[in-house]
This record gives sequence, C-alpha cells and structure tokens, in this order.
Amino acid sequence: MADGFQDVSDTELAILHILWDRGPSSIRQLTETLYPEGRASQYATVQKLLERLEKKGCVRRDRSQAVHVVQASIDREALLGRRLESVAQSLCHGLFAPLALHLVRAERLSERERLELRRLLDEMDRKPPESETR
Amino acid sequence: MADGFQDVSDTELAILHILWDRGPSSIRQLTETLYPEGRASQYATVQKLLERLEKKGCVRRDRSQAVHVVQASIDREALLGRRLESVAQSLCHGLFAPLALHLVRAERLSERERLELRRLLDEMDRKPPESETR
DNA sequence: TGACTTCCCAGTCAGCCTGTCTTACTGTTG
DNA sequence: CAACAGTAAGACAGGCTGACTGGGAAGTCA
Repeated sequence: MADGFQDVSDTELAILHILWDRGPSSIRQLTETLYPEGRASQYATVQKLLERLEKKGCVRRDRSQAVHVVQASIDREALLGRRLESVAQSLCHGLFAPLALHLVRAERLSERERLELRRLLDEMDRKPPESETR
Repeated sequence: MADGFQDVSDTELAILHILWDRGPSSIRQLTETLYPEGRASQYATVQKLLERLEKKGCVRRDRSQAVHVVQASIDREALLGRRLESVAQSLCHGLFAPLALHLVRAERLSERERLELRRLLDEMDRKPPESETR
C-alpha cells in the first residue's frame, strides 16, 4: 500500500479538531475560531494550512459555491490509529501488544475503563479469526 | 513538572536502538554499526546526534577515559510511554483508555496476547487505588 | 456601471530541525 | 617529536512550519 501517510503538524491538528467538533465550516469560521484576536493576515495562514491538509488527504472542500465549505475527510479514530501504528513501528516492530500492555500497566485506567476493556476483549474472543490479520 | 520532553528524530532513535541492543558502546562502534559503508565524516555525524541526545537526556557518556563510553539513559519502555502520552494528549485529552480500546479493536492481538492483557487487568484490579492517580 | 467588500489563489519569507561535513584541538603511543 | 585516534565546535543545505503580501475573481448595492 505504501500508504504515504504524512503526519499533521500541531496547528494543522488544531484545525482538524475544530472540524471534528463543529462539522463542515467555512474558512472564515475556522480562522475566527483559531485566531480570535484576528489579524487580517491569518486568514491566509489558515488557507495555507488547509492547502497542506488537503494534500495530505485529511480534508475535503466543496468548491461548488463561492464560499468554499471544508470538512474533515479523516476522523479522530483514523488519525489515532495512524499515530499508534507509527509508535508501534518505531519501537515495537509494529506489534500492538506491547503498547496495550504499557497502557494498562501505567495505572491510568479507572475501574470502569478496565471493565470496558475486558468486555471488548471478550468480544474479540468470540469473533472468528477473520482470515486477514496482517 | 513541565517535563520539557522533546521527541527524538528517527536517526537519533536508531542510535538508541543500538545502545539498547548492545549496551554501552564507544562512538566508533556506533558509527560502524549505523554506517557500515563508513565514510570518514560520518563519525562526526554520530557525534552530533549524540550531543543532541545528551541534551535531551536520553544518553549519558562516561568521559573519564580518553575514549568516551556512551550508554542510553532512557529505556524502550520509557520512550514508549512518552510517545503514547503525547498521542493521548494530542487526540484524547490525555486519556489512556481510548488508546487501549483502539488497540484491542484493531484486531491485531493474538489470543495469547489477549490472555496476557486480561491477566494484567486482573492484577490491576487487585492493587489498591495507589493513592496518587494524577 | 462602478465603488466596495469578501473571498480565493499563488508565491515568498524567516525560523527551526535534521543530518552532514570541515576544520581545529587534545591526548596517547611508539 | 611524529603519527594516529578521538573529541569539540561550527557551518551548511534541505525540508518543514507558520506567517505574510499582493493580485485577482465574484458578489453587493447605491
């Protein structure tokens, strides 16, 4: 697949957060949310960020109207997955188990969260091996 | 704490991997492992990388002898923890649970690994709340 | 129609990070 | 001392990131 996933910068991520929270927005809306003080030039900054996000495949924009409407084309989960994958690759030969173990060992899960995790594990046990593992 | 953790680059990480695998090493050893073809200048490259790793607190070097001995001052687990923490901060308000759930849902854990994870969860249940959660 | 406003587009820029390389200095050994 | 191996320090190009400028298109309204 080669994937070619290129991670997003912090400011680019801030834009994605807005889009995830508010849904499709105009560039003006994004600018005012991201820079409430609002110097004039920052509108162009947001445009540049969007241009790069679009190139990375994280954002789609509807150019059919005069005022473009931009929306995220990747969701939180997917980006989370990519970043976890990248951590796994760089430190654990791509394996997920060491990450999961670390998270549990860190003792930052509440009893309720541990319960949910266990429930999910049970669910996975019930599933058939699902042919493709990869 | 402010921590001030600065992530390490890919090449810096490659050096850490060598140190983790082989233990304390001389700069020469590191250079020859990292660049087997070995142009002369790359010795200096490794030095620069080490200098930055040292500044980041990931490496310690013993300067008591003429030939310095370098060793990692952070282990795989700790770096893993930092990266997971950073992912959690950027995407999940710092929570670990969503990461753990994602990893399990990805269906990339073997039955054996799921078992181990469950065992660890049990262990966490037995532990007292441990006063500090933070 | 023509001034005005709003928006989109393209290019530029400085600052930082990263990996590389050159040069100069230090210390050990024969 | 001469030769050699190691350390130290600075310069450098390329890429990434966020910020900015100027120009042009399109709609609005007197």
